Amino acid sequence: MGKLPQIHRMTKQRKIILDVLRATKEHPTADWIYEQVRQTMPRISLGTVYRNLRVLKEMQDIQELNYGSTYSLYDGNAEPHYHFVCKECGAVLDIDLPLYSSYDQKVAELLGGQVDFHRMEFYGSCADCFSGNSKLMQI
Amino acid sequence: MGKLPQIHRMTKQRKIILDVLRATKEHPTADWIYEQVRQTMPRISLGTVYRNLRVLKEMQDIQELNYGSTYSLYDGNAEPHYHFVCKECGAVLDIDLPLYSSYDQKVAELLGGQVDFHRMEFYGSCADCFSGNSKLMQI
DNA sequence: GTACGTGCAAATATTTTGCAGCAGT
DNA sequence: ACTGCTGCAAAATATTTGCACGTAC
Repeated sequence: MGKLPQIHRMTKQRKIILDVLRATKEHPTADWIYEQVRQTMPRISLGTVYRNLRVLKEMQDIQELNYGSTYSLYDGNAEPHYHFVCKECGAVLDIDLPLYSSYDQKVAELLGGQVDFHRMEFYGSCADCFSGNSKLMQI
Repeated sequence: MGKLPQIHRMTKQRKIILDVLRATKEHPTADWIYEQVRQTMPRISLGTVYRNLRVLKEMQDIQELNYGSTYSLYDGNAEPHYHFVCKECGAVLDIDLPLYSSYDQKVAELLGGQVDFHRMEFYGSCADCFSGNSKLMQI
């Protein structure tokens, strides 16, 4: 007998976590999400947040961004898109430019394997930091 | 008075760590490097390995790859190049294809900031795993 | 000689997990 | 009712750091 595919239940916790993540354009940490969810569900645990973020990622409802810092950031937009990381203030911004999809096929041929998708991150200084307008400098 | 730029000493430890990393085409973890260095310098500490990897990265002698897993991998090749991550066996492979450098300028214009460099990672199945030749399946 | 670097060990930071009871389907 | 899911707390994982001594320059 083949193993049945895992059935995911839409629990209250899972729904609120997804709603919180969908409601922001930022790319928050697990802990920030935890604090947000706690405002409507004070007894939720951080472990539950992490477990749900993993499930939501597996279901391809969200993305996990694990570069640019020592911890993961989460992105409520599951559609493939690029990101920019500011080396000065650490902000992670969405880049709304067309994907460079033709590279996937080239890489697959080069390797003799299969390419499912790719990610691209740009590093530099965001507009505020570049112009000396950063929040830190206004203190 | 302006602060003098930090002077980095080339200690025995730093040199061996760099040599170990330069000698492999793999992308090892800090712990793997630690074990390698211990073979010639048994009393080195893991903290020293981490400190030196950070300095070498700042000096742009090596790269830190902090995506695709919960820990960092280190790359002795400091030249910009793309990587492929196998979702099945976890291997990280270099991709020898030209960089898509023209995007940096586009992103800078879009943001009104400055772009220093970008990274690109492809995800999929490597040749061995794709053809069912993976080491795991041979057990 | 100076101050950066090291070994050691403890601390930190982030994420995962065992378990007993709860709840979605 | 059947399993997946939760809260809690402890554990696991990866990396950083304080300190006294060592060493490259």
